Amino acid sequence: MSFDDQLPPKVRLLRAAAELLANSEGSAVSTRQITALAGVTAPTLYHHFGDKEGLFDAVVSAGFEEYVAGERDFAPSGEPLEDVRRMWDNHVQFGLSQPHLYLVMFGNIRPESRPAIVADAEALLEEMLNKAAIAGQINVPPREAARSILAANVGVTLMLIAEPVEERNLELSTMTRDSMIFAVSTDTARGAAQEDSGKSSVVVAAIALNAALQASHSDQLSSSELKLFLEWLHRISSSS
Amino acid sequence: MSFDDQLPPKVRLLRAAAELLANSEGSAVSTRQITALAGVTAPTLYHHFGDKEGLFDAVVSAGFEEYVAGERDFAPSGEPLEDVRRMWDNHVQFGLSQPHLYLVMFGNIRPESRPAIVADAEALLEEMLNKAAIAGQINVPPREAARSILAANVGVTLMLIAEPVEERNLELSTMTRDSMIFAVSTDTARGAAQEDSGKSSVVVAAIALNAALQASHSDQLSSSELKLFLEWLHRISSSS
DNA sequence: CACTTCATATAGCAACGCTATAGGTGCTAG
DNA sequence: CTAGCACCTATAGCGTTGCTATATGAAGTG
Repeated sequence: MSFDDQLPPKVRLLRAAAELLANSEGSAVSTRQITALAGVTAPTLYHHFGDKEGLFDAVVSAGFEEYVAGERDFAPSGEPLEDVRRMWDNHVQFGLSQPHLYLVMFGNIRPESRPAIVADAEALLEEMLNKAAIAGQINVPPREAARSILAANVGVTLMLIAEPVEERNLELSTMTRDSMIFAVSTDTARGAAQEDSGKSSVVVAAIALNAALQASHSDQLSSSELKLFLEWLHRISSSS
Repeated sequence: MSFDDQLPPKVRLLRAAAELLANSEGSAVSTRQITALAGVTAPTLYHHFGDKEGLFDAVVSAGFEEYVAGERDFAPSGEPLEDVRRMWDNHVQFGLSQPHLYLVMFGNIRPESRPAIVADAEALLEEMLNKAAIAGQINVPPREAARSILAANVGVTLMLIAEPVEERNLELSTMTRDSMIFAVSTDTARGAAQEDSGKSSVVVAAIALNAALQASHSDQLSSSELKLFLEWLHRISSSS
């Protein structure tokens, strides 16, 4: 079950750590597991990497290359904010596909000690947002926007990782993503501001919904469903 | 340096753990430190709390009371979204004032294991957003909005905790906060990125009606009718 | 009193991250 | 060729971690 003995121990350690981080489900990854899989003993690890975190940092560097490659590889679409959207999605995807590695990179939080990779990810985002800024598409300095978006991005990814796989709903990601991007963008084209928002009630809302439904012929319900729905709506809205 | 011997060991353990979590800088908190400070031995801890995490959960419950008290204590301003803003700030403040406790509550992330408190915090937020929905002030279902906002809130707080104290810039928080709230709210000239204005008003109205119905337990429909009605409403409001 | 139940202590296990020390290996200098 | 010198790795074990099998005490109940 050990690794190719041809390779130098340093490489074997890196690969073993990466594999264990990628595959271990739930429980933590110990140095003993790593050294056993790499076919070396403890001092070898500490000789090359100083300590456990040093090894993980090295693994992360490799993983980060992959991450960055993902972030950079798609050709710029000419629409910087669209690229930011894709960077967000790539970030989430990376976190969900390699949760343990992601947790080492972004989830290992202690007071006043910032994972090195955060700064890099921030820089990548900022770079892209800078293009958006040049194009006059954002209304916030790129650096602040990058920090803000990254914080939300990490928060969403961590929350998704913490959820049971079958419950993971990527809509949380897309919704938060679009909220953040929308908020920093200067694109003011937005329809349908609600005028009477002040004192809405069941009745007002029902009336509004009723009118809107009849106007737009929503296709979310079948015609018979819609008929019954509208009847109930009428009962509610005419009740008080 | 031990605790008041009058108190029952269970309480002494809780206080010791809370104190160590609050004061320990950087390093982790061990069961031996806790039991030593509480003046008991290991089995006592495991008898009362099952395991270390059980003890921490209990501490967190107490800390959560404090957190919730902070979240609830300010009188409703009549402006739900303003209250959401204050809940956000209170959340960040709590995290920065008790970083270790916060990290146990929100930062202890492992795949597929969600800290219990997240659901509670989500419910608190959702409750407030429900009021906003009734007032027709948001264009997203309250539950989804709550999850999204909470994810961003946690992400921001974690990022601030990870930063050196002197670099912590609360503007990251306020900016992200306002971005998120702005994006889900309807009351601005800019509003959400809905393409079709007609459909958008359907959505807003449906969300408002849905929230209002659940709040007021309308008796205009029988329970079975209401159930079906709400299901249809959900179908409409969750379609974008 | 006998008996059960709860709560705490003694002692120790297995696993953890890590290291002092020593031995082996391959290189270069004399 | 050999001596010396880095460099690398293994043996063995330290101190600490979370946790527990077992035993003992206290407190209530018949």
